[in-house]
This record gives sequence, C-alpha cells and structure tokens, in this order.
Amino acid sequence: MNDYSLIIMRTRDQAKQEAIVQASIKLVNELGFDGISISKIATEADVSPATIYIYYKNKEDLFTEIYKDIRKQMSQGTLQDLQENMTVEEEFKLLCSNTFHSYLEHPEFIFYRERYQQTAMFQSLNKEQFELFQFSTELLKRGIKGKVIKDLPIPLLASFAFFPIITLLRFHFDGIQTMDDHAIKEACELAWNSIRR
Amino acid sequence: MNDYSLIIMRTRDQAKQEAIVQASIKLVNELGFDGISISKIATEADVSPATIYIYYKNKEDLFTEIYKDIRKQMSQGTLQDLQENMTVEEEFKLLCSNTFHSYLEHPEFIFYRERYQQTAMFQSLNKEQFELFQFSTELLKRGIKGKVIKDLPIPLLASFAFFPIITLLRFHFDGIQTMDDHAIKEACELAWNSIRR
Amino acid sequence: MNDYSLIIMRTRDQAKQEAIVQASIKLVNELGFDGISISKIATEADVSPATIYIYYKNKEDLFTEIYKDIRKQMSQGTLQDLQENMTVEEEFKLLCSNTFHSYLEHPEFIFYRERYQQTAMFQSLNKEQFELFQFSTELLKRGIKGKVIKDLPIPLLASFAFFPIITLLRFHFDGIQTMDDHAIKEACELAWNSIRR
Amino acid sequence: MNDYSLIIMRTRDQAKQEAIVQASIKLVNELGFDGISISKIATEADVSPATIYIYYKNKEDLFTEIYKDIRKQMSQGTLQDLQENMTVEEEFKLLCSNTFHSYLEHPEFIFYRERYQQTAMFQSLNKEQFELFQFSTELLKRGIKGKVIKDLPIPLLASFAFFPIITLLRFHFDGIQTMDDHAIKEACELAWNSIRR
DNA sequence: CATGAATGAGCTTTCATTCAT
DNA sequence: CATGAATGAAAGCTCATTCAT
Repeated sequence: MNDYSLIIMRTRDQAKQEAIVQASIKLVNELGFDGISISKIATEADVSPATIYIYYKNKEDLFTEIYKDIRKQMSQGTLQDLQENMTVEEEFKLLCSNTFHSYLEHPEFIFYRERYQQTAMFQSLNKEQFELFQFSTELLKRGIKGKVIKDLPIPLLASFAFFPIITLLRFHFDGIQTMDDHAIKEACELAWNSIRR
Repeated sequence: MNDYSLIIMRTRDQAKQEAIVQASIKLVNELGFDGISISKIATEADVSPATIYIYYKNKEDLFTEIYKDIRKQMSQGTLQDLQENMTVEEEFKLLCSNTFHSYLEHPEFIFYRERYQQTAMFQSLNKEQFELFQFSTELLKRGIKGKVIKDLPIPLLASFAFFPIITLLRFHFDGIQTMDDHAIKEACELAWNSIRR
Repeated sequence: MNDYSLIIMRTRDQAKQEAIVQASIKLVNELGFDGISISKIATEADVSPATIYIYYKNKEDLFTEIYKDIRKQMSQGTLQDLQENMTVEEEFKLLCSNTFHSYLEHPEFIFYRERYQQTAMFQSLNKEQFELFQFSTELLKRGIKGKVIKDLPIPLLASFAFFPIITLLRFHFDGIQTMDDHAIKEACELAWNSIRR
Repeated sequence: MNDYSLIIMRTRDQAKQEAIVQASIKLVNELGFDGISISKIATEADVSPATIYIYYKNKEDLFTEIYKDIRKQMSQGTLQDLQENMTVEEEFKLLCSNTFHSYLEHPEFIFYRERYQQTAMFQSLNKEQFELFQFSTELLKRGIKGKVIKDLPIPLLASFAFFPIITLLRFHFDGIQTMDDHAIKEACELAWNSIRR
C-alpha cells in the first residue's frame, strides 16, 4: 500500500460516510424517526447495512452524531460576520437574520433537528451547552446590564427573542408565510421590540 | 344496533379504552413515537394487543385519534371564561394565561402534541383548521382593524404572540424556568408587548 | 312462547345459517381456503362470528358440512331422470349430461368442491362412499358384464369416463371452452367412446 | 455485482435455499396451503424465518416460484426422448407415458401443483403458456390435420387425452389403482382411443 | 338464539445487528 | 474497508374461539 492508494481510499470513505449522512437526513425528513430503519438508509445511500456500522456504533450513535453535526454547522452559520464594535441591538439583529439565512439554505437541517429533539435519544443526550446557546445567553445578559433589554429571566426573553424564528421557518417551508428579506427584517424588528426596554 | 341489542349485548368497556389512551400517552412521553409499540401499550394498559384493534383501526388511527382528542380538550380549556365585552388586549391576555394553565395541568398533553407533530402521521393528517386556531386568527385581525395590534401578516404575529408559550412550558417541565403565576403574568405581558402597536 | 314465535324463530335461524353457507362458498371461491377466515365470513353473512359457532362446532366442521352438502346436492342432480328400462349406454350418457347441467347451474359448487379436496381437512375426512360414486361404479360393472364396456379396472375407466367432465367445466368457467348443448353432446359421446368396447 | 465482490463476499448458500424449497413442498403436501406458515417452513428447513425473505420477496413469491419451477421440471421430464421421425400416435403415447413416469418419480410435485392451482395466488398468476402446453396443443392440431385425431375443439380433446393421467396418478398415490407399467400402457391406449379417429 | 367484546396464540414481515469472506 | 448473508427478536396485525349479557 502506497500513499496514492491511501488517498484514494480516504476519499472513498468520506464519500460513503457522506452518503450515509445525506440518506439519513433525507429519510428522517420524509418518514420521521419512526418509520426509518438502517436498511432503508443503506438502500438510499447505496451501501450495505454492515457498512454503516463501520462508521457508527449503532443506530442511536448515527442519529446523534448527525444531530450534533447539524447543530455545530448551524452555530457556525449563525455566528458569522459578528464584529467587535457592534451594539447589543446590532449584534442581536445580525444573529436573528443569520439564523434565518442559515436555515433557509438548509431546510432539511431544521426538520431533522426538531424531530431529533422529540426523541428518547435526545432526552438521554448529555446536553453540554453548545457554543450558540452560550453566546446568545451572554448577549442577553449584556443587554440587561446595559439597560437596553428588559430585566427578566433569560429563558423568558429567549422564548420571545429566538424561538419564534424556528416557528417562522416552519411556516416558510410549509408555505404559510414566505420569509423573504422584507419579512425577515420585520421579524428581526419584532423580536428586538419584544425584549428591548 | 337497536335498544334491545344494546341491553343484552356485552357493551364496550369505556374503562378499557381509557386505559389504552392513558398508556399510549404515558409511553409516548417516556419513549417517543420511535420506541413505542402496540404490545408495549397493551402491557401498560393491561389488555391484549388484539383488544386495541377493537377500538382503533390500526396504530396510526390510535395515535391520531388521541392527538385530535388532546387538541380538542386543549382548545376548550384555552377558550374558557371569554366574555362578550372584553377588549382585544384583555381577550389576548386571558387566552395566553388560559393556555399556560391548561397545559400546566396536563404536562403529558404538551409533549404528546409536540411529538405527534414531528411524525409522518401528522404530515398526512387532514389539517382542517380547528377551533382555537380560528379564534386566535380572528382575534389578531380584530386587533389590527382596531389599530391596537401591529399591521403585519398573521403568521408573523402569531409566532411571537402564541408560540413562545409552548417554548416556556417546555422550559417549565424541563426545570429550566418555573412558570408560576408571576412568571405567567410577565410572559403574557411580553407577548402582548411584542405585537401591540 | 307460543307457536307463532316458534315459527318466526325457526325461519330466522334457517335464513341465518343459509347466509353463513352462502357467504362461505362465495369467499372460498374468491379467496380460496387460504385467505378465508371466520370473521370475513361473519362480515359477509352479516352475522356475528359467535353466531357461526351456534351452527357449527368449529371452522373445519363448517367447511366440511358444506362440502358434504354440496356433494349430496350434486349427487341428486346427477342421478335424476334415470329410469328402469334404459340401456347402459343410455344411462351413462344421461349421467354425463346431468353432471354437466347440474354444475353449470352451480359454478360456485364445483370450485368449492375442488378446493376443499386439496385441503388437509379432506385428507382426514372419513370418505365413506357416497351415493353417486356407488352408482357410477355399478353402472361400469354392469357394462363390463354386459360386454358393452371394456374389461379394465374401474378406476381406469372412471378417469376417462367421468373426470374429464370436471376438467371441461373448469374450462367452461375459465372461458376456455364454452360448454353449450352441442359441446356437451360431443363430450358425452367422447366419454362413451373412450370406454365402450 | 462484479467478480471481485463475488469472491470476497459471503455467497448465498444454495443448500439453504434448497432446504427451504424442500420444506415448503413437504409441508404443502402434509398440511395444504391452508395450515402452512412461514415459521413452520423455517423450522422444517432449519433456518430463521427471516432467512426465507432473503431468497423470496414474500410468502406468495416463495410458493409461486416453487410452482413455476415444478412446472418447468415436469415439462422437461415429459418432453424427453421425443424424436424427429415419430408418428402422431407414437409421439402422443410417449408423451402420456413420460407424464406418468415423471410424476411417479416425484409424487410431491403432483400434489403441490394441484394444490397451488386451487389457490388465489394461481388466479392472479400471469399464465403465460408454458412449453408443455404449447407442445401438446400443436401435437393435437397436427393429428387433426393428418386426419388421425377427431376434428373437435382442442380443449375437448385435451380433457380426455391428458387430464385423466393426473386423475390416475392421484388414484395411484391414494392406493386406489396401482399404476405399474402394464396399467400405464393400458391408460395410454385408452387415452389414444378416446381421441383418435 | 344471538351478540359484540375480548383474548392468547399465531401470523407475515422487518428490525438492528453480527458474521464470514 | 466493505460486503451480502444470516438471524433472534420484535414489529403490527389477524386469527379461531370463548365469554358475558
């Protein structure tokens, strides 16, 4: 075995794992976590069921790793373009609009996330606080300290500041409310108004 | 079926059906729709698996009937105490607080609802608009007309007005944010502020 | 209870049993003995599954009684119009044509019979020789004695004399060969020619 | 599937499939198509029920494939030793005696065939005309043209020429009429006499 | 006599996972 | 690394039959 073959194999591996991940997300979107199965994923990804077990310990591991990966990717997308010298309001609105744009590019991620979170797997998942969650919390705290955001418990604020975005994205993909740039701006404005002092 | 036959026939055991429903809801809460099975429900309800099929056509029918029933019950709880001569603001706040109180009495309902809605069954469910949905929509429209609510698309308003309640209830039952009477009042205030003119 | 009610009840009973029999034969024709079930029969006959067990000990008893009844009815139809002073040839040909006509009136009987005979129930059925079988055997013996029929073992003769009729009836109902009066006459002629001296 | 994969892959165990087929035929003979089940077959074949589904799509597929295979094997046995320069009579009698000998070697085939044909599966089977059927038909047509066989519809002739053989084989295996070489010869003679001019 | 309710046992089929290559 | 074969266990569901009325 020489370097060349190593490269080839590594490339093939990644393609295969990627196919498994894509197939899983697609089928979760179509069938939900009930109704999905390893063999269906294998067929969709055009690999053997046994191959999946090379990359993942078991079914739960597969779905959880994908969940973590999606959360990570979305965190990155959401936090981009943030700069040093922004006001709390500017940062908040950028966060909002980033969230919209990230998920609009990846409809399948939002559904996977929401479905995974309704699963027994999620209950037993060690919910170590992830990057985006920590950043959002601190932003709200900074706003409260700086007297630009209402002095209320963080979860209460977060429910009105961030979670409606998910609702609106669901509306968008269900054809109930198109979230174009104009609508996004209005939504960000609403979000800010609901928590600002 | 005539009166005569009703008397001499062995009649359906309402207690049995109730046990099936209770067991289903309990297990959906504990295990999610993945991880649940008819035989598990049967064991939990202390009936034979076959008995379930007397009352429900199949698994999907069982879960969907329960979902519809929960939605109906919650609609009733949410719309109670509404009176004729209330202002839009008063009606809105009563609606909010009713929602909190209804679900706080039935934690298992909120989780069942949310989980069912992440299911393929929900996708294929004929989503004829139910009572509560229609009432909320009309309330918002009335507010817009009366110039007490922002003139924005209904879904946008609803995302900030009603959906955060569900988020907060989840927080409550997850121990993240206790929703006592004080917190509920603050939340209702926040909701109103986010949409009022 | 007076005489009147007794009459009423008896009438109802027979109607119910008749409905069960008709439903059974119909469903055996449509689905075969595999694929049939007591509850399907009950639904088709518009009675309760439990009602069937009033008239028959169990599933096997139901099917076997129907089989015996069909065989009896067909025997009667086949043996009618036979007179004292007929020749062996005349009797044989009448037997053949009677068989055709009886079954042409009751297509459902021929299929039930054939299917039942391919069943494990039939294997364990006490095959006491029934009327038609005995009569046919004796007719052939008489023919042999009278030197108008070939002197060969009865089963050999019967295979060519009587069983092709069933084949032809199957052909008829499958649309392969219409058995009108002309064809029946030809078939009876063929049958006779195949065994006569 | 390429050569490479064929070498390194775990290959299908032909013995296993054969065991499934043998078990199926055996149990159909013993129990009929009603009374048989996949798990009984699996137990008899000493494999897991799930294994059967590797080789066959479902129960119907299993039974139908076996039926087609039996029909094919019997066609081959029946058509062997036919030569170019035989008369119609010679060909016909060889066909008859071949049929007897083929089935006498495989009693289980004849019962499987007859039972399968009384099944709902058979009704929905695409009855593309198979080799033996076509050959027999053409033989009869040739005989009619050559004026050695009666000028009657083919189905009528076939009922007397070929189908009694099945009846006699059933008699043989039921102990009613032993079909030794002598009896076979007589039967073939009878068959020929019944259709020849 | 007649019923719908009820059920343990069994059905066909698919599952997650492991094995041998 | 990758595979199709293989399987025990379990899935959803239907069965023949009995029960209480």
